[in-house]
Amino acid sequence: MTRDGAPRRRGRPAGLQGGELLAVARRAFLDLGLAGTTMNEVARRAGISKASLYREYASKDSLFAAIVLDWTARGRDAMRPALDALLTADDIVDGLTTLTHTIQAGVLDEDVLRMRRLVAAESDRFPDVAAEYLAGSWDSNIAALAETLAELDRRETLVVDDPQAAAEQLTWLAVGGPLNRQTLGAGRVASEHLTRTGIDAVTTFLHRYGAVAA
Amino acid sequence: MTRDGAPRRRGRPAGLQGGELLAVARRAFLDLGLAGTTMNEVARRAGISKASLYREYASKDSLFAAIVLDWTARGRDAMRPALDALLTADDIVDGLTTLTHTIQAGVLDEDVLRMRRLVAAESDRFPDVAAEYLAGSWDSNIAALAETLAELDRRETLVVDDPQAAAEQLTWLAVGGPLNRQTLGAGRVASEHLTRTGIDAVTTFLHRYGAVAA
DNA sequence: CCTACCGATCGGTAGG
DNA sequence: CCTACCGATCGGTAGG
Repeated sequence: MTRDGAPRRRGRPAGLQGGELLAVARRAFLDLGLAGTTMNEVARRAGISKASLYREYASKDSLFAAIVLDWTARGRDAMRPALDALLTADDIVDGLTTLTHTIQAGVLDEDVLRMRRLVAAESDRFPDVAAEYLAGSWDSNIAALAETLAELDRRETLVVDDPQAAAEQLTWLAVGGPLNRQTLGAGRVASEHLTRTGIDAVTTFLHRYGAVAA
Repeated sequence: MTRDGAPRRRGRPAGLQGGELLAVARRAFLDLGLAGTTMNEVARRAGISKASLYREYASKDSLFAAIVLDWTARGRDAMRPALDALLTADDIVDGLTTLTHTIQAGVLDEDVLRMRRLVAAESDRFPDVAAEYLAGSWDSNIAALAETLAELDRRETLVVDDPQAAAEQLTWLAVGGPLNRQTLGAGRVASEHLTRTGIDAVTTFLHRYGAVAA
């Protein structure tokens, strides 16, 4: 072992590779933005040379694309446990309220918002990346919610004629306002207001789709 | 007159100033983004020298801030005519449906979306500009809608216990999904789907806030 | 008011 | 000899 915990000089290089390199680069992009992140900085954080970084990713653009696509793949089925919980909830009001809080937490997470802003800002230059992000982060999760609402319709817990539309309505009732505020740089919405927004979303949702009066 | 319609060489400079300069610069930022817009390009489009441009705006950042604040001021009372129309509408369903379409058109306009993306992407570096944008473009318009809903409650056309919450709900039911898609670079949402979303928004809204069954 | 130019910094690549 | 890696520096361009 060299001094100061510096890497050994034998065998495999001590710098980060593969998934670890991607994680470090993601952190840099989230912290510093696309323009603010230099390949030098990514290489520095990963403990490798710029030449090594360029051997893994041919350009800064391809690194950015890889980061977003990796992120999207990880978040694709994020709502699944919460949807299973909704199907086994004793009370539909409680179940939906818990679900809205889960959706809020997922959408309004600080890193989720930063990644979303990056993708949106660069959607002109990276249309395919943005499309994949939209499909993986939003479309697939809302479709899964729609399927769950359809099942609750079959059980006659809810009356949902158009599950896709209902899923979008619940989603936007729960997160539209807070997402807009945080997207535009306002600080985190107070958790009491978030809770209140979630309850209000469920109330309105059940006025339309509830099998019994809410 | 010089050849090719080039500016005269006498009297006031032929280049743009003040509001016209701001409009030209705004167009550049909307077309090319913040990083993509150079001060050389702005000067070129305005027909002035870079030195003249820097005499009006001390930095690229201050030019950006001026553009966003000017834009925000122009859009502050954008919804007023539509809200007045709602108050004089014969039928509340028709009135609200028309309003949702107006909100959609205002929010989903291509330039509005580009400006929004610029502000969101730069909200870390320009927190005050982003806050002013949020206040002028969203808060003031939603507050005006809330006031209108409160008036409709007094008339017993609607039953609105919390006008602010109701205004947010109607807004996000109408534009949440389409705004999300377009923000993330998907093409314009089909107008039939937009219409359908607006009608669906009003239906859900009236299930909760309608004085009579919708 | 403009041309010319600067100090700084970037993404990307060379030699060893 | 090869693979993996690094110090140094390139061409080109940004704001000012």
